[in-house]
Amino acid sequence: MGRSPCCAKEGMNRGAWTAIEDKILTDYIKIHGEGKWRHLPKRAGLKRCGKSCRLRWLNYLRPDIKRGNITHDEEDLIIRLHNLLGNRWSLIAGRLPGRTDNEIKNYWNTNIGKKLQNNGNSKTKSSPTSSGSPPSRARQDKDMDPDPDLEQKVLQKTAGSCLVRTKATRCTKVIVSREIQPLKAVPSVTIHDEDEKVRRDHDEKIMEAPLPRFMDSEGNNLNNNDDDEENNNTNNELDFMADFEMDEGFFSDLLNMDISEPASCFENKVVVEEEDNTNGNVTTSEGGVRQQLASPVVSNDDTHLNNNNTNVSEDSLHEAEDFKSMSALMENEFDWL
DNA sequence: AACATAGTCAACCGCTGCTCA
DNA sequence: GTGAGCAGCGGTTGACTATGT
Repeated sequence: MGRSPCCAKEGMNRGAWTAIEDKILTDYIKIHGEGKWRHLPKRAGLKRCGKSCRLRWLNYLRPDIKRGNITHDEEDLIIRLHNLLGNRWSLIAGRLPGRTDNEIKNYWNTNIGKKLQNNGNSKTKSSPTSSGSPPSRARQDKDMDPDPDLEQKVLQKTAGSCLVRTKATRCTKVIVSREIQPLKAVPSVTIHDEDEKVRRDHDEKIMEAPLPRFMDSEGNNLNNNDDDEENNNTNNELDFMADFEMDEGFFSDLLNMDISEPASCFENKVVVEEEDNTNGNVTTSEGGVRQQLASPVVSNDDTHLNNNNTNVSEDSLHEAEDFKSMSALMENEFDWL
């Protein structure tokens, strides 16, 4: 397409994939799994470069790809995530199950971004249709303009934007305790932008941190991962939200949540510590990132996060401080998720 | 009907960062 | 410490399609 091929080899197919190529690739990956993209074409008998195979699989052939239009809720989430993450399409896609980074990127560029641009122009121009340019197409009206208030939504959600730059991780598994109980208010801490590098480090650390682990009232780890299952079969796992089914209903509920008090999202016995799977012991993670997210053992125990308790240990105070950082993040950004 | 224009989206490119020897 | 190999990411392109004139 106008550029020199990335894998400049004679006889390589380029451009649109054929059904046969799709089938070969799909069959190969079903048998051998993903990865080793460079060697895949040769082994599968495809005249494509590895990159192309990877892209085709990830963006089109993967079985969990979600087809169809972006829903209102997904759009809303995209806007929020973009506000938070910027053009980190893979990150955004990681939080929209079934959607690919390419799809979201295209959607943003052709819909949301454009509308934002138009909104900017509309402040200085009159109606665009009056300028002689053709009106929007019918398909566009049907498919890409599901929310007439989108511009306003975008503007509202991008107000006070604070980008977090991170690496992409899928975030679809969270376990929540059965008994959500109130937590003491955590003082807010503002993240300042004086030093971009420091802020980036901070942001990356937070985003790279593991998802919180949740405990039930007996203190059992409720995280639903394979290791836990293997090592704790007697643990009565909660199916409740074991897997986030991020369908429209989920998004509706999520986005309609009252998140005016973000700290409340960490209410209850939220224990974010790493469990030693070999012996079942819980060990606190080392390193700033994890600690910021994970260190504090937030429980109903008054020894934690009780700033009025003069007997609070130094460690507890430190933990509380760490948790404040998370709280600050949540206060600033929790509305996106 | 034919042409022009604009929108969509799959695919490509080049760069970055990670891993490993 | 460093360089090669590789995977992944974001920006960009262009073929295709829908719509307006």
